[in-house]
Amino acid sequence: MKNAVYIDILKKDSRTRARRGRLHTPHGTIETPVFMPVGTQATVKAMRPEEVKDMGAEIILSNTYHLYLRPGDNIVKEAGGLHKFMNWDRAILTDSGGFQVFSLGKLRKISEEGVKFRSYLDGSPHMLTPEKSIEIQNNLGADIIMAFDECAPYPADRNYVKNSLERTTRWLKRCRDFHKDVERQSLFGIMQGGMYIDLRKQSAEEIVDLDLPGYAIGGLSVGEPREIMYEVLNEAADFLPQDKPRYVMGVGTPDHLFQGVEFGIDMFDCVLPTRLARNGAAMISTGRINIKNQKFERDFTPLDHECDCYTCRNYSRAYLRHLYKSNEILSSMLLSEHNLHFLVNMMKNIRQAIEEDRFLEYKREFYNKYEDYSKLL
RNA sequence: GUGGGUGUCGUCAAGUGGUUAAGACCCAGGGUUGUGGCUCCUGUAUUCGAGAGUUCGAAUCUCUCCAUCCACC
Repeated sequence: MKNAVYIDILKKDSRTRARRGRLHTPHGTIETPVFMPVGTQATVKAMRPEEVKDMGAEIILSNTYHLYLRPGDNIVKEAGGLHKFMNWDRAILTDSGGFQVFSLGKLRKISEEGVKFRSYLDGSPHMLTPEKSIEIQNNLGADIIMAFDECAPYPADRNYVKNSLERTTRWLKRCRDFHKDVERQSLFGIMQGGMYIDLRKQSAEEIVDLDLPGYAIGGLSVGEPREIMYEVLNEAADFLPQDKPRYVMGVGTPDHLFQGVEFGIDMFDCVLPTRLARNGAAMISTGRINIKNQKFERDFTPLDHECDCYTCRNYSRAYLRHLYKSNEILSSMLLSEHNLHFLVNMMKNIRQAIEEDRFLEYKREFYNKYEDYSKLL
């Protein structure tokens, strides 16, 4: 029996744990390390699939929780699966709904069985269990499906985190037992353990034991200081197997991506680039800028001089500011395209740097230009 | 020219004698990390068309002027 998804490691950096690989899925090969754009509701907001494809994205993320509530996973299945429904023929990863359990806070109740919650759409009561999450994800048909986990908040006391992680392991076993067609979709396990290194180790040992096709590190970037996140990520990455893809969930600032790659992470996803775009912020090679600022009123130069994306090739900062201030839809489209391109391209450069064994040089080069992070060196 | 109305932040406006003049929009700045986000937070009138007066105290009352709107000549 062959797993739907597996990774080939092509090259390892000689001075760090950074690795360059190739992730094989039923919907194509993905060059790693990779940044995955997020398309929660079966669409990368403000983007047409062709545009996402053209900028070089090979895999996107979508969401169990949202698609279950609307339009309903049965409808997606009837449409012929998520790929066909949304006109995206490359790889897809679906999140399990575990994170929504965490982020929807007040509307939920967690038990051993699963999570009771109320729909954010109409208040109707629902129950998400490991089995239900997998059933939904089977209907959606993504290449990679995620375990139904519990993401502990920050800060959280040790006892809570330990109980939570152990329950996540028990839930993972139920996910694995329920998921049958492993040649069509691969189930990834998720490590928890909060900011406690020994609990991270415990969680890793428990889930690695199940020999799944891939593993994620969850529960990071939930409000903890940057240094703590780095420290936990640094240690946690080493607890995962070398020959399986490693995925850090929900991380998306350039420094986090560099740091993750350096620690041996292969996959990342984040809403940040598209959300920032819709709110008028752009990620560019010199740092982050707010296109709504008055100083761009008469700035007729492109967003980023070093960028060759569609937006930067054709439009000025002044025009983008005008679109944002005028509340025009094109503002979200153009800025989303740029921000996504920025991260996807950055990962492409990282991959090339690893191949040429100059990852650290590229990192330094990038940080030196990026004003927010250059001071970290 | 006559009669009447109106003049409070860039705009639309609350407020009709009592301490530091609502709110909305606009504007300015900031936030955003497995998306409940075309969103959220913060800031911006020592001043109420101008001047004088009444009063312990006025955006609120009186007078003059100015501006503007509506009727009628």
